[in-house]
Amino acid sequence: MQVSRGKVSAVKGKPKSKQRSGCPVSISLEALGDRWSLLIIRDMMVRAFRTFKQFQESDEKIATNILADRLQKLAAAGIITSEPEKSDRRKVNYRLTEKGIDLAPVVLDLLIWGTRHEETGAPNAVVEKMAANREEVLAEVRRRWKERDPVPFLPSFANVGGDRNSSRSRPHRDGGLEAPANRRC
Amino acid sequence: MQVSRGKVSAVKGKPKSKQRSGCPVSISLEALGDRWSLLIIRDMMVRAFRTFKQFQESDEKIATNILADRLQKLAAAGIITSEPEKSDRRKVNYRLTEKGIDLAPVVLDLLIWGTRHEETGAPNAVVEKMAANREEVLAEVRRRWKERDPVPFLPSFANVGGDRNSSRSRPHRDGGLEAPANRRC
DNA sequence: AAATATCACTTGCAGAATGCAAGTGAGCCG
DNA sequence: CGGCTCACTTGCATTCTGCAAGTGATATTT
Repeated sequence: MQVSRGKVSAVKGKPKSKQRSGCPVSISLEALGDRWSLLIIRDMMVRAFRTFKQFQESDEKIATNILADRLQKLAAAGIITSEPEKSDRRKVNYRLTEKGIDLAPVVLDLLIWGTRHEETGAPNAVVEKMAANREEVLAEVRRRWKERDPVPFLPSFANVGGDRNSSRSRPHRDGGLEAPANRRC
Repeated sequence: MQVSRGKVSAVKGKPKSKQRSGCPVSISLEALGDRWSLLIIRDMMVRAFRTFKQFQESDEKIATNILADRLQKLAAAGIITSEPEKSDRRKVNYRLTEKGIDLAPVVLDLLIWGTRHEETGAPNAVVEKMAANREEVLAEVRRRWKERDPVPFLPSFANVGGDRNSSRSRPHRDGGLEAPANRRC
């Protein structure tokens, strides 16, 4: 599971915590209930990130030791896999498993909730269209995962300085792909 | 927001962390990304818990200082409210706000994901029916919230010792209410 | 080939968060 | 009044987090 690259992390992170209860919500949160795991999954899911460096340079600036720890935990939980890139053996490719891509509804609902109830960098109109076309959006995310589409599904929304929740979207590529909920598929 | 009951908690918990990014998923996780917040919300949402003592005795056995801290943070985030019970002024009633009940899809997604991909105490058949009738389930949860229905929507599923994911459900009350997805409403 | 750069991590350390057990004080109850 | 319940708070040890600075293997450049 872990590419032999010497050394062993000192970060203990989440220990093999003996389940606190059998409740599925609780068990899910044992794997995902922290500040970073779902953000990594978001990056893999909608931004098509694959490598350590990409996650590291993501908008939230996760510390590298925590990132290494979370990637290992997610792999141990069967949510992602890691394998060395053939063309450049310094690189490691991380990919969501089926179990991992099944978290798409969770990420989407957090996206919708955050946009509706907080000041964010995401345009309301775009997100509301996604909410209205939930099933199509989820199908499209899954299709891209299955086909290993390297093109991001959504732009960054980091947008810390600019207008919040503005209704005009800023397409990050001229392909109309950032508002997939528009399309009839 | 906080009932004047003297003293101030020593737990620092999550500080007013300057937003790491404008991404709605990230902002949502700033409020919810920990081991306990969503469990408290689950208890309020599907188990109709109202008081500190109920949360404290919940299956996962949260420490009381952490519980007090999370309740205060959730109130500060506008996800719950707290007000003293009129009939017994020792008690405090916690309730989800509209913003809080809007987290129902997230909790439901975690319930479904956990049940599908982990060994849990929840019966697959019941959860799959809920997944198939998502909108009805969400509507029912919201209706109960609006009407302040004090009857739990689902039983505990803690079930640490027993069979995991068994398909026979154990109704926790003889009302057929634990599988609302069956009903045509 | 040697020097330099890139990539995926580790390490060390300070400060923050967590968990546990033991209070504390206001409010009800007999 | 005395004892009890409820919603917390306190102290302390342990664990986790974040930052800055490595490290070692593999490209890439000169």
